[in-house]
Amino acid sequence: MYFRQPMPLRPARERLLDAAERVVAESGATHLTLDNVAKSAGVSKGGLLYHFPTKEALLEGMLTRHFHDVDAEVNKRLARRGRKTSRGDMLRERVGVLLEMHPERPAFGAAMVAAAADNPGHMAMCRTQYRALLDEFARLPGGFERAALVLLAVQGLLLGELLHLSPYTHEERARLVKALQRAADQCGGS
Amino acid sequence: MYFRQPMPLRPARERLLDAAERVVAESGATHLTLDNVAKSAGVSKGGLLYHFPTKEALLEGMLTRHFHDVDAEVNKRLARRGRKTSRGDMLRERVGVLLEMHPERPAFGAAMVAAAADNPGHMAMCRTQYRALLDEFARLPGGFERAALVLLAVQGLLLGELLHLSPYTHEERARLVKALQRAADQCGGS
DNA sequence: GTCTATAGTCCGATAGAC
DNA sequence: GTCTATCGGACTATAGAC
Repeated sequence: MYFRQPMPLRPARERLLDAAERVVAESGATHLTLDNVAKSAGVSKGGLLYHFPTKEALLEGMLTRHFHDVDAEVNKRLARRGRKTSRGDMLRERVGVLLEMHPERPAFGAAMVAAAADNPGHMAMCRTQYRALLDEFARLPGGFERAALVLLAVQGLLLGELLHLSPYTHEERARLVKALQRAADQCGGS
Repeated sequence: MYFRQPMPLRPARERLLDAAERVVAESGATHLTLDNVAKSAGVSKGGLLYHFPTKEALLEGMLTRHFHDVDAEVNKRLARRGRKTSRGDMLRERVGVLLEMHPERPAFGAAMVAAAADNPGHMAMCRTQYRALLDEFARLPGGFERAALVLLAVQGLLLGELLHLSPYTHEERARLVKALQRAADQCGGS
């Protein structure tokens, strides 16, 4: 136990998924190739194919980790607050997670862009997840439209950044994030 | 003159651009290949390469036509109304064009998804265009945030549909479009 | 202006050494 | 569990007939 090698900072599988997101965010979904991912992760192609035997498996791994990470972070924030969580809390924290993760992890969300580019069939899983949230938040006092519009704007900001379409300065982005969080709160209180 | 062949319904160049958008929207940006576009347009690969000598040229053609079509449609609607056009009219009509074009032309906007997937460098042109609109609409009575949030939600709906991420029914979409058009109007009137 | 044929490159995936 | 080497196929692009 004492002289065991230090763990690699991040397991190879995670490093590969990080690299895949990075390639998509920096170079575009067309350049998500096994060679590029392996190179970007500092792993050989054979090493990649041990963890993800096909490109499909890599894409599924990206999507699965994305949704898992979002849910885990939302739940972490909800738990941290203690008390029983209302529907309004759930919307507020989720909006917060989606908007705050991107700056510190610029490739956040790249899994969906990559999946949509490679095989639209994969997006059924995303739509289902999205729909469940929508049905939940539609029951807030603000109703369906208010919640849906907030989610649409959050999605617009995120996808815009992933596609290098976003023209906002850091200051403007911060203002928009605050405005969206306020709007999310108002969905709960009317 | 009398027995001349009927014009093809649409010139080959337009058919090729239509086909390119269709491929991206239906199969994903990864499948935007010269072969697929030529096949989908009913043209040979050599025919495609006469109009667009490289894939880059095809992508630029897609982007150029997209922005031209949007501006042309906005200006057509503004002109139809006669009177001098205010900034508020411009926002309202643009939101209307972006939201109403998609249902009747499902691949509308695919040019941007394709460009972002293939070469993020192309997106500088899109950001510039976006920024110019933003600066214009920020001067509305509602201010920067109101206008930006409306544009973000519009973008979220459009990109969501292009990426097959949108879980909304036709009825729900219609409600959201109406709500967004109302919100756009309120940017002008405060 | 549109076609076929093909050159040269890059892709996903397999096989097998270590 | 990670590596190298390599196959067959798909890709972009060129050359040249019609």
